[in-house]
Amino acid sequence: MTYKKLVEEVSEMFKSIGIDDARLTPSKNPAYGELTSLVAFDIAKERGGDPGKIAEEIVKKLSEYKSGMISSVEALSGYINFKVDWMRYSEEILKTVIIQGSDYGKSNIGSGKKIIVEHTSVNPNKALHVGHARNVCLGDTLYRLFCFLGYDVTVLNYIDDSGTQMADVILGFTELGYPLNPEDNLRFDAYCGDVVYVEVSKKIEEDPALAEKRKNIAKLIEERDEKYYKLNREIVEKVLRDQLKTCWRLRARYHILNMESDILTYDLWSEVFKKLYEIGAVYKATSGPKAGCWLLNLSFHPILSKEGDEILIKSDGSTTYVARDIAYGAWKLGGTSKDFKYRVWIRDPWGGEVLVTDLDGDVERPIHGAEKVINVIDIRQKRPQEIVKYALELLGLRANRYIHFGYEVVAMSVKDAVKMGYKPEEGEEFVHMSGRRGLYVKVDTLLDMLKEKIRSEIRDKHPEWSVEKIEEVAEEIAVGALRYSLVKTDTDKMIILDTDEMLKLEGDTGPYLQYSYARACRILEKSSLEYSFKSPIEPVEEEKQLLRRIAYFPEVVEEVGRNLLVKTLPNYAYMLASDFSKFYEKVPVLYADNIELKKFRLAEVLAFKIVLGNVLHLIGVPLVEEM
RNA sequence: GGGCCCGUAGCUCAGCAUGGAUAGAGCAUCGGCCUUCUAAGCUUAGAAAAUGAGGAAAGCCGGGGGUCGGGGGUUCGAGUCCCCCCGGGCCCGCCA
Repeated sequence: MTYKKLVEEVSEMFKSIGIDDARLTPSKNPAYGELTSLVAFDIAKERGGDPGKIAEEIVKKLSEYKSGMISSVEALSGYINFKVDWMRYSEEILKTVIIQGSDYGKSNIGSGKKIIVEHTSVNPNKALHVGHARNVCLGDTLYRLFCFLGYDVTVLNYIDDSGTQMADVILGFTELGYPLNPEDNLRFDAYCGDVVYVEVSKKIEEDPALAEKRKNIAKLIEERDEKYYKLNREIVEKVLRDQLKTCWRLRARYHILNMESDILTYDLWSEVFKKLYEIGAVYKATSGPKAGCWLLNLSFHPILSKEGDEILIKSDGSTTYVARDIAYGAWKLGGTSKDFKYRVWIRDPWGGEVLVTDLDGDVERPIHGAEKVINVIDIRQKRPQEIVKYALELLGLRANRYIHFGYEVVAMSVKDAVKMGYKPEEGEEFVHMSGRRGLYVKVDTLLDMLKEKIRSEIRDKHPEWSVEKIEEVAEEIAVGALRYSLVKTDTDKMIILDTDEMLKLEGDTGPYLQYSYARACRILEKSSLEYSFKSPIEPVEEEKQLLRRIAYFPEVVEEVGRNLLVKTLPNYAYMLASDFSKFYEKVPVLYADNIELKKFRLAEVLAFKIVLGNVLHLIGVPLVEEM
């Protein structure tokens, strides 16, 4: 029994008296019971009359159809409140959760359907910063969510291995004398990003001749010049390997790495361009500042048209980012005749194969027929993403499947920026991260800071623990803290990262959730009694609240699957953990008055542990049994 | 100039999509619980015990703290929907 079934049961009661939509919602206050119907207000609006009286009449009729779980129906100023028989309801909830275990909350609404999620897609010339981590954590949560809902999900990571920013670092290696191997044990991705990229960018700004050289290098890479292409590929793969270490550290998984250079060599674009040309969606500018460029005609689009048409092919014949993304998007939606070949490039820590596009690859992995294609890309790319979607629509690809999952960026507190040598303006409240200027907090740096803090806390609490155990748990808590903080905030809101604030691990944080989980584990391991679903007495309010929350979980999961409001999951997890803390404080389990009660409460604790475990799994917060 | 987003307690944010019963958390602050299921531990007074004091939780309870940015409108009912305004942010490149 879940909340959903309770709704079904009450809906049946209403149907038996001729009301199809009873507008049922969870009661706001436990004093009102479990379920509330607002139908009396609807009827009053439709036919006139006093909602209070209408509700009373409905209650009169309903009382003849009492169902098993409902113990009373009452009308109160227009609301129709249903109370449940908690002796039975609690039994049903516990039975359902404990029997289903890690499947509790799963659904089959996605069975047989495919979903593609693209996330991360960080340029392979630097280490990930916290802004990227927001992308990774959101994307990975979507992946986990849709798996949980029964979909067949493929995760893509787009590797832009042929842009200007690659040319920057190549320039550094070939022309400016930066050694290919960093000194002082720097990780290669951090070396490329923190040292080479930042310093080269600075030099290019000062010396226009270098900008010219960079442009030339970019061209050589794109043309697959023997020396430059090879060097580029080598650096890309090296950085990528390191980047993936960070992503894996965050517990994110990938299936396919799409190299942009391969999108070019597979020439997906020319096919797409041909179609756009045939339907008259593109034209070549013959005069004006954009003479010689091919543009996408946006004049029929109500909003996009206001900012003019979009260049797809530059006057030198090369494609723009938007053009390449249209080609990539068409491929994702199954709208290209060609498909990539892959080779197994690496295995992730969980043994999964990670494929990379490869002209001579021996692996095929068709992805066509996806019901949804979700692209996790920060909000600044909203307009280009809308253009891509519009182009896909013009190509007749049912582009409503193409979803830009946008999110606001992560900025730094002025305090943190100043520590990096930034000179703030008067009244400035945050500082945007910038790879080029070296202003950013790397994911690994932040995780290590968190870890250090946690490590010392663990040492105080468990002086007897081995170094390995401390390391392991500290890592899990650090990751939990970061992941939770990055997914709990509304995607429409900027996160201003302040490392001092971040290191506070009390209250509404990942560790709090993990702590609740560990507490439940402690209780359970101290008893070898069987569980009982039946309570010998009416559960107290703290128990009811916990069970109520537990029963609601499947509803939450489905809702997020529908509206993609990811933060609902962490919010739910927090409420659940908070309900458990109150329960823990007020309701003795191991010291319960009698053995039957103890068995029942053990089942409650177990059910809590299962549900919190399930939701933490969805948001990628590691489960910690002891902390 | 055009498009989009944000504005809820001192600070950080839930709640807004699908309008309903007294607007919720966390941090901070003040006060309380307290060895228990997260630990029969520690310091101190005492010869010792009892007891007292201090301190003590990734915990709990309570207090204070709100013109839900402002103004109109729709509605029996608006933090939630509509319009206008104010403040802040982002985007509008032959970069990606």
